[in-house]
Amino acid sequence: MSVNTKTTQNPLTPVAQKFILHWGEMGTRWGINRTVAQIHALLFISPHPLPADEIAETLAVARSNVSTSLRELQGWRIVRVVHVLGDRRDHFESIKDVWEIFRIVSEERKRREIDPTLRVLDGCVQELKANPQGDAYTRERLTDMREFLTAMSGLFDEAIRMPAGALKGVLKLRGKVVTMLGKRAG
Amino acid sequence: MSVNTKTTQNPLTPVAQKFILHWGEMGTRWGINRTVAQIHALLFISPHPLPADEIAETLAVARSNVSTSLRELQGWRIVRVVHVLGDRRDHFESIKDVWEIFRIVSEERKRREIDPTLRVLDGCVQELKANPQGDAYTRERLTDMREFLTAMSGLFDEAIRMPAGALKGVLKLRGKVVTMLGKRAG
DNA sequence: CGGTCTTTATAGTAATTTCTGAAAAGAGAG
DNA sequence: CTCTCTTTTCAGAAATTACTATAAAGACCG
Repeated sequence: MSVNTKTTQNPLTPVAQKFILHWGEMGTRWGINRTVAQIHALLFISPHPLPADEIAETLAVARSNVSTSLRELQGWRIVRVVHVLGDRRDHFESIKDVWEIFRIVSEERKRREIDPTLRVLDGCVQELKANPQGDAYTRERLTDMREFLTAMSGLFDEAIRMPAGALKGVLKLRGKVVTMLGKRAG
Repeated sequence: MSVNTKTTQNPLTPVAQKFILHWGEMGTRWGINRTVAQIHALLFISPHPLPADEIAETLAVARSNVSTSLRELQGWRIVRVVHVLGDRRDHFESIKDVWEIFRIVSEERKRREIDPTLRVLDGCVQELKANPQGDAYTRERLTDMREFLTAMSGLFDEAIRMPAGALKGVLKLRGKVVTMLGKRAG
């Protein structure tokens, strides 16, 4: 039998609250549901994996809402289930390495948004090539956009393939590196 | 007196339609209002600046909605007003250089979202330093996150300062460059 | 099995966001 | 100043998105 007091009271510290609320707002600005982002923030700063009911209680949202949101976070691959001895409930933890989170979310957004957009652009450019309906201009613009997104896509691919440690190294070097390259390329 | 036929019929080609609709969807995924994104797409592929009524008619949305959306696009600094001889109406055009659009939007998102988040994180870390409420762990996580966003912020600053041509050069070189740096830093 | 604990699905409700129509405000032209 | 054309504002309507409560499903134990 379990010896856990299933209903751990866990009120947020003012700092935790501030961070979680802000993170929720930022989520909405980037197309992420507020509650989803808040749960992620909570798990990110939590030293232990948390069960869904505790998350619901802490953030004052319905248990079912937490369930759905956790599923979404798992879809983004930045939260996973773990189990705790003597407790039947699922517990959830976030990836803790910010560089790794960035890497994974980048990969996911590329897959979900950039790649499909490239496919649409390819389709558009093809169609315009096949029967130029008089809009050479549109074709030029769409080709530019495709070129841009292809470059971005390649950049993401590179970043995605790197281990988080290397990514961190590269991005923190940027001052010197990018400036230097900028001079070379400009 | 103007000789313009103020109500130019301008139905979208299938390709234009496909692109505009997709761009609208992508907008919503990144926290941009669908109509705002559609208007941007329309202006982006339009060879001429367009007046608000024509945009409204083409996209089948209310004139007032177009007005608001154009204002927002101007807020993002990727659309501007121009005037056409013999026409009292404002006409609008998008920046056409995709690299420049990227540069400007990056700058704006940094200013609106990353910088404020850094301020919040600074505040949080300060408070935790002042009175460590037992959560050394939270402090560690927030410090990591701050470090990450600071690096990103710096990266954006570099990109923002570059002329679009240089930015294009740097990003298209990425294959070799990033790989090389990755090896060095990893 | 039956019983208990937990998670998931979903239909309806609530909240938020987006959009519209109408009216006000602004901007020349004469 | 007045008339006309254009843009902006804004209150309410519509649409979408998010959330909750409840019920069903799943998992484990004895």
